[in-house]
Amino acid sequence: MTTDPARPPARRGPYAKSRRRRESIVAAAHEVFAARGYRGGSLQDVADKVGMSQTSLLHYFPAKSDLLLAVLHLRDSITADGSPRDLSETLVESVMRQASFNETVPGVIELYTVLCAESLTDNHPGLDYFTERYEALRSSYLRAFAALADEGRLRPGVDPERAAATLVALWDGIQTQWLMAPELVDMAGCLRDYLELVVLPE
Amino acid sequence: MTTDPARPPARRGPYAKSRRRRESIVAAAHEVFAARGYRGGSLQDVADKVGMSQTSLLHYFPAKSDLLLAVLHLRDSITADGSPRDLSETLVESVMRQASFNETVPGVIELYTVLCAESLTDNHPGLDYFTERYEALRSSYLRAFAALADEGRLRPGVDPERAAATLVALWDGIQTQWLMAPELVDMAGCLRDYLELVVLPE
DNA sequence: GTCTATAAACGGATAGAC
DNA sequence: GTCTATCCGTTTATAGAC
Repeated sequence: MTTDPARPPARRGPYAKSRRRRESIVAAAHEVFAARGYRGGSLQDVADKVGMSQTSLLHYFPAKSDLLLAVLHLRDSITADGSPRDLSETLVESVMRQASFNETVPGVIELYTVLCAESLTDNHPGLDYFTERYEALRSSYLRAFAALADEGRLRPGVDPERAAATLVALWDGIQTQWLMAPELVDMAGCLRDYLELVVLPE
Repeated sequence: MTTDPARPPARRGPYAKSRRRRESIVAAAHEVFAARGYRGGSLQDVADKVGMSQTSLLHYFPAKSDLLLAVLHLRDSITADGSPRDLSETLVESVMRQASFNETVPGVIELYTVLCAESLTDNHPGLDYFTERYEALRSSYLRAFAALADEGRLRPGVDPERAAATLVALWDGIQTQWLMAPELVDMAGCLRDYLELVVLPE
């Protein structure tokens, strides 16, 4: 493969090495923000972990808030939000699979729990992300519960909208308790119990 | 009432004025920590709000962490934790009353949600408080559900221990959603729905 | 792209005058 | 009890050499 000598080289995207560098920075920031939060974690902490200077880090992410957003969007691609793997997977199966998976990935639950609440504080760069995420989650589960209701498989009296908010709330809340006392709290069990209470067997 | 002139005046406790000063500091810190978190809120913020210098503030609370603990324990005395007002009040009534009350007190829900998650980060002075609080809440609701089970008023198949953790989790989680979108989330409705699903009518 | 140097601001906490 | 002055560490971010 040769380069046309008559014109200057076409603008190239970032080199592979640079992309890997960015990824390692985001991974380090994921660890730091999960352990100390956004305000409590410093760029120096991230730089130390990835083995570069704090100023070099700012070459990749011009501001600390850019790094936060990169971490949050990386999290999305890791967890894929519990959306059904295929059309045959039921709501219960998909929730249980996602919950069990998250438990195995170090730091994801910490990151989510810590940053979500922190985003409620003044001028936090993560607020929009979490607000939109909640709306998306609620509407996704609303659709799932509404579909079950159509099949007559939602327990009578259960409101699909409130059930969606409840499922999301329960999931978040049980993660917090699990982080404080992993041996005392059965995350998957609580989620399954609730879903089996609300969704009637086929 | 006279003072014995033969001995020096007995050591007196803090003056009433000093006690009120402490209370106003704690109230200001409550606002600051609710709005910015513990790490994000500074002693200067609190001092400004109460109208004194940052160093004078440290005369009352030798360290920032002491101020945090004072705020957390003040919160307990405000909310009284949803424990039954009297023996005739049912679990459902007590939860609903507490949830509705919290909604009316500015900042309590913010404070709790923000500090609870933040306490999961490294070396946070609030972790013990929240860990103990969760254990107390779970065991309190466990007793309530167990008592209902004895009366045959717990839905068959419901495990009292998991139901206790679930109630606490749901409550926390729905507060987070409510803080992000108060008009979209019905806190009291979700709590009532869950309890009516689990507790059979008398 | 990576670094050193440094700016510019802010943090909690201490010493000591009044 | 309240203050000013100050210590000393840390923060994000910029400038510019290499």
